[in-house]
Amino acid sequence: MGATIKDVARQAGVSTATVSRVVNNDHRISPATRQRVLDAVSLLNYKVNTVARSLKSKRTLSVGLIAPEIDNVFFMRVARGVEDRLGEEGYSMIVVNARESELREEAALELLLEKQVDGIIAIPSGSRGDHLALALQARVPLVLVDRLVENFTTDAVLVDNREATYRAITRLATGGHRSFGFIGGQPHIFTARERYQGFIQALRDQGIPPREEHLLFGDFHIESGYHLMKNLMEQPDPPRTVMIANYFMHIGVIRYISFQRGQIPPDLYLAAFDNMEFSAVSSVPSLSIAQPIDQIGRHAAERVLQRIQGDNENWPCIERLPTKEITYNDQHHHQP
Amino acid sequence: MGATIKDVARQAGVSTATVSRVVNNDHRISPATRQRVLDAVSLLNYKVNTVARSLKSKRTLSVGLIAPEIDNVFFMRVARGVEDRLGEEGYSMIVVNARESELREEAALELLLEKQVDGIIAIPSGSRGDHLALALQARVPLVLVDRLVENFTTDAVLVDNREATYRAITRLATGGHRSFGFIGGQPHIFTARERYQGFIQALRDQGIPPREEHLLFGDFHIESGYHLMKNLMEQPDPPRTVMIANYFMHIGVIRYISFQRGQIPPDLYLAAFDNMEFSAVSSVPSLSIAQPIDQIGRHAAERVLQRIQGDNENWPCIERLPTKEITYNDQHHHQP
DNA sequence: CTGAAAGCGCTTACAG
DNA sequence: CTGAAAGCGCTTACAG
Repeated sequence: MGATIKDVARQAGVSTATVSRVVNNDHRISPATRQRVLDAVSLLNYKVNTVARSLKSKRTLSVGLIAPEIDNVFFMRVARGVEDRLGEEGYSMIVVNARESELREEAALELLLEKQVDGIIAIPSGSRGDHLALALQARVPLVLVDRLVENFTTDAVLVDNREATYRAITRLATGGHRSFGFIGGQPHIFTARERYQGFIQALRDQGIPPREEHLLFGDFHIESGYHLMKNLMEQPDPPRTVMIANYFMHIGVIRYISFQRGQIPPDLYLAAFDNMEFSAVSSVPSLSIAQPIDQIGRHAAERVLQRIQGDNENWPCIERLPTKEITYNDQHHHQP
Repeated sequence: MGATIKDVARQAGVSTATVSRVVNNDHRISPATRQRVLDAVSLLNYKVNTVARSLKSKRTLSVGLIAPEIDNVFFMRVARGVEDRLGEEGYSMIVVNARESELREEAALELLLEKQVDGIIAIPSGSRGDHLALALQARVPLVLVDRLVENFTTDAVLVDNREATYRAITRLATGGHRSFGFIGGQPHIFTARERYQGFIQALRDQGIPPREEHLLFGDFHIESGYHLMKNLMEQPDPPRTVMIANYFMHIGVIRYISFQRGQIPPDLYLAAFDNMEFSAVSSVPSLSIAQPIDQIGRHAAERVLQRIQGDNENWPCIERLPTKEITYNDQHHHQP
């Protein structure tokens, strides 16, 4: 079906080398020849076969993106930033879902390496990274996003979860908040751990003793947020300020509040990691720690492109992007 | 760096043909030879180069996915379904963001064709489809998702927006609802049009005259939902039942309600297209029309795989998947 | 400025 | 059961 470079060469009465040069914008080609080739190209509706090109050139202009979940706001914003930046340089993005499994993550890595991707960006599924070394062995640059892993180091782009949480809690404490609860994730998850550490440290430094029964840990999903909030609010002396360590648990909390309106302390205040569409919806005053998600994606792409270019300066580079605190205190402020 | 089939052949003392056969699980290979090859493979850590393989075999085992927006829950769920099903058959997915532009959509299509993808799945960005014919000309199967386009027909997987809306509104009307408002999208968008038609037709058939000032149209984004709901609710005689034509406008509506609680008619009822994480949050009783989004993605993948297999039976096949109505009336029911 | 030719790493019909 | 060889569609040093 598709015309090949040979067909174009025949049609234009030149060699395939010449056609290749025209297609690749080689300068030293006479205008006349160039035009004849171009005519043949459009006559035959020729499109370059990048598979053949890649075999020769050893570059596929494609980058793999591995994530623990792909139907997830955080992930898709990262993906968007990645695709944006890659697209600007003519690269495309192959997305693989590791479904929270290190095993599948490894399989994904192998698949991508067989596909000869020029680079890989991964949001790690687990806390270990031994298997990720595969990429580097194959000399394919690998950039981590959102989480760091044990036993393996490479470039990474993320935020300082600990510091961001620390700052937010400190700010609230100095602003008069004294009774804190925490709805967190499992400690084997990197971000869950960092956020908890920041929280606890802030309380310590502010001289506020954490109360055991106010520190609850779930699984970063909606239901978990709902139930832990229920647990907190049904205690005889519930915390007045609740820090929620991720967006999905935050949704669960908002859900709980929207149903229990009557039984909620009137001075309840929420602080939550991540700022998404729904962070503004809660009718309870709140503070969100916003990650620059698009930027995380773009920076990761930038980094992988740099390494693909062969620039290995200051590898491994762990880049921590700044977060922002967004407050929803006055209802008239967050009308769109 | 990477060992090639030649290296393996040399190491094992066989021809490259034999190595290829072992790697591809050709049956007629003696166990002894097979073992020697396998040993060489693992010794050299050999991985097949699929670029070379594809050049020979004319198949890349990859499918392109083009969408008007990739940081969007609906899209990502489709993508998830697609990736799931493709993965089962050893195919991978290249994602391209058309950013709501037909021009970029066409560029994306060309890019994917140059990459020699075996098939393409697209959520169209615009209402016209002339440029999509490119794929079919190149004999690459193309499956549409969510929307149909003008001037171009091919396989598609979507829901019956008109019918689903019609049924929901009819059900509410026969249940006693009499005062309907509508928050819709622009009529040039396929889904916006179908949903509006279903709504109007249902009112007609129920003998409820639609009131002009209760029919508002926005742009399918959050802010738009907020403002149109504000407009409706500030009218002297606001509608008691509001149908919202997409999820993002629904979020805007929920936001408005959560801030204006006092000024909302106590008998307000919402009906909305799509059922997502937040559909359950509203404290107003509501009905969601749920699309089987994962299934849409899986079916689209299934269809494109079928066409890749060369099975062209009953092309073009427009598959309309069933929707479900989900009601959130009793607060105790939607506790997770 | 242009072409002949080698070669990228595989697969596969053909022959034995 | 195994190998020699052609060829997939390009690019690119080399020569002119």
